[in-house]
Amino acid sequence: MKSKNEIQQICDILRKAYPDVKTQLLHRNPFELLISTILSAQCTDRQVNGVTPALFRVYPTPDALARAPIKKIEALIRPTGFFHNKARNIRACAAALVDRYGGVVPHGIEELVALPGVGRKTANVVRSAAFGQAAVVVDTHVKRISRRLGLTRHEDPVKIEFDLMAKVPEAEWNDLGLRMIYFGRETCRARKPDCPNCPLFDLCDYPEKTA
DNA sequence: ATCCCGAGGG
DNA sequence: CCCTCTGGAT
Repeated sequence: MKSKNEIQQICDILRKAYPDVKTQLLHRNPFELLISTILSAQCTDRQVNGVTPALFRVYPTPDALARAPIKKIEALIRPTGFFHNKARNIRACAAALVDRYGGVVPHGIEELVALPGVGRKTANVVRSAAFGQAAVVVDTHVKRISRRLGLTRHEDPVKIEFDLMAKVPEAEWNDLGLRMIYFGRETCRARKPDCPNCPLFDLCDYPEKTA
């Protein structure tokens, strides 16, 4: 396991590598961030960024999206994959925003997770990136990295989330998950981790790491 | 040809 | 727990 000092070093190195992860997201309004986060499941940023400008031009508000024909939504988001599920989910999500919250994205984890298409990962991205709340985002990148680094032994994402909150200083929570996601895509990849170029190599417990 | 890996549903 | 949904990367 990791000492307090090692954990702080990990946070510092990740901050240096990904200084502005959140500012890229903060300029978006919460509705757009929520919908684009739902769309980002299982696909690259490029795929999502390719469809969201047109999507939000045509359907700029929860009310507009809630009334959209499902086929129109599907046509707009097709390149992101799983487009049947995602189209149904984002429309139902928009409708729930209108019905339950007057078209305003709620701040609470319980309210967010209760929205169609929104799980804990998406909810925590919105909480941390749109509302600046202290939340640790845990997706499979974070899970994999946390286990490789030796920050947790858990497998369950919720246990990992609480484990990280217990070990990492609260000031770091908000950016940690987002930074790990970028780090996980570029360096600490699932299939072929780029250990030779990894800034965390010396702090990592991953047994199969390659020099 | 197989893996990626979020959310919902069985 | 298990499976399914899609396009892209490898």
